[in-house]
Amino acid sequence: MAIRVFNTLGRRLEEFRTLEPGLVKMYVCGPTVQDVAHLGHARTYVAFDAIIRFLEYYGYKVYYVRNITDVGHIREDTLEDRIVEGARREGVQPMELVDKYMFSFFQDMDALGVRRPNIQPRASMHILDMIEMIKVLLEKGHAYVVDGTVYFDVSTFPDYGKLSGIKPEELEKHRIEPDPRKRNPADFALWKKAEKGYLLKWPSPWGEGFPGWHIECSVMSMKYLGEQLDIHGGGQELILPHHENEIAQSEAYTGRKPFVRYWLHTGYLTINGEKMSKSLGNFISIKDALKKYDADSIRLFILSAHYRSPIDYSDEALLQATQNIERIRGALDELYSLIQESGDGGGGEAEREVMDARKRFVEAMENDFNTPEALSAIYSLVRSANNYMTSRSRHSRDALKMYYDAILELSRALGLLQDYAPGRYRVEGEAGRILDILLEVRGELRRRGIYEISDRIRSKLAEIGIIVEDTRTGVKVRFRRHSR
RNA sequence: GCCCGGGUGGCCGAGCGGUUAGGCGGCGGGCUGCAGACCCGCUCUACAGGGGUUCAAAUCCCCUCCCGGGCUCCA
Repeated sequence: MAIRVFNTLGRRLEEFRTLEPGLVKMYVCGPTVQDVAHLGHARTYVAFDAIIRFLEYYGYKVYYVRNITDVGHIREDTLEDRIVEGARREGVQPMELVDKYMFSFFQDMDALGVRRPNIQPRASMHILDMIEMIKVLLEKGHAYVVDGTVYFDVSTFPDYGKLSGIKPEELEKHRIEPDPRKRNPADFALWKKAEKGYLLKWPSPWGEGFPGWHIECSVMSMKYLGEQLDIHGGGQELILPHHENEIAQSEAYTGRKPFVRYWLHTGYLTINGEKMSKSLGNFISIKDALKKYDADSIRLFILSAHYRSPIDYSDEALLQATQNIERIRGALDELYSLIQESGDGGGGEAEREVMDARKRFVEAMENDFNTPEALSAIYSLVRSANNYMTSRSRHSRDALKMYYDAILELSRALGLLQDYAPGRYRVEGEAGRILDILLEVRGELRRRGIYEISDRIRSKLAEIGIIVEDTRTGVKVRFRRHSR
């Protein structure tokens, strides 16, 4: 079997084959660092993170580049760079704003357990490369200059529209009046002339200005990955115009097709059924979400839907994800403590169940990274393990270990439970020692049958988010992160 | 207006021509001092509506309705 991926280019499932055996060259469009990252970013980057982790689990080496857009992303309505706009909003220098939100983004990605890219190139550090590429496009007749601004000439690229399915003439419908000096309404800026006093600008053969938005991704992906890439990803909203334009300028520049073998796009995230936007007041940052739910809950929520499907963020959905991740953790905890006191014996049933689950997991992921299906393989393993533990009085260490290892292995192949460490509970410092004393006293009360007081301790602790459970292998403590 | 996606049982969410998805919830039972966790069983006559193709359709075709998105900044 092999991996099959849904390629936006052609809109069909294709067998995944890399340019170089064993190596995946991958580029995902990063954020424009103008503000704090939101759940939409989380959705896209976590989804791609699971894909990357699975590819690595599958045996590929993945060379991953994700850019930082810190210049050139212009609003078509106000014709203003979003970085400049944000800088004015906060009363700081543009590059001050960029630093602030770029590092904030890095923090968020780390907090979500997203594997760091091999390179995170910044647009502003590649201006010279962009100028070189634009020069070549002009030489080859694919671009023209109008008063200090350079446009890509779409009419010289017959393939224009192959990704999004749009025809250049369909782009004639505009809500915003295009520059009348453009030859074709679909033509897009490679370089833009800067007005006097503009903060983000660089010298160029066409005068002072700044790059268009799309050119950065062509330049940076080709610089670090070569003229052809295996995977290029991003959110669905980038298909047109961003990725369409990237294809046009890249293939016109190199003369090689395809620029990208597989285009992958993630679906949207809505909040309680509505599109997330600042104007609707339902904008949720990654930092805010992490205050309420832990990273594994958020990741499980995202992976519970296929990466191309739309997902809706709601407290109910996150609560369900939290329950599910706790179910997996609970089984691991239980397995771990039983392993310590179990005897010899073969794997038995466990061996076959683990093999089955692993097979189902891999097949699900091979099928366009079907994470919901892959998760169900993990759940069935959890159920089998729990069943094994509750249905008999003696356990084989081998069987327990097989379950334990497989559950953790498959979870981590999706990036789940990266920080998981078995153990009853861990509370740092004095609070932890006080909790120990409290639980010891409670245990003694229970032994003496003074349940009224032992139960009161339990319910009081529950009120502050410490869940105490009495299991066959001892007292178990869980913590409830989310506020109710 | 044009172009993409979608509409699956109480909820979330796979499946995309014939075999149980899975999870959550609910009900019953087991375990437990109780609770929780966990296990077992059950539950829900599922596939937006209407036509058609087929031996067979949630899955393919046509029409209609509804939702989201792109053509404008967005992951």
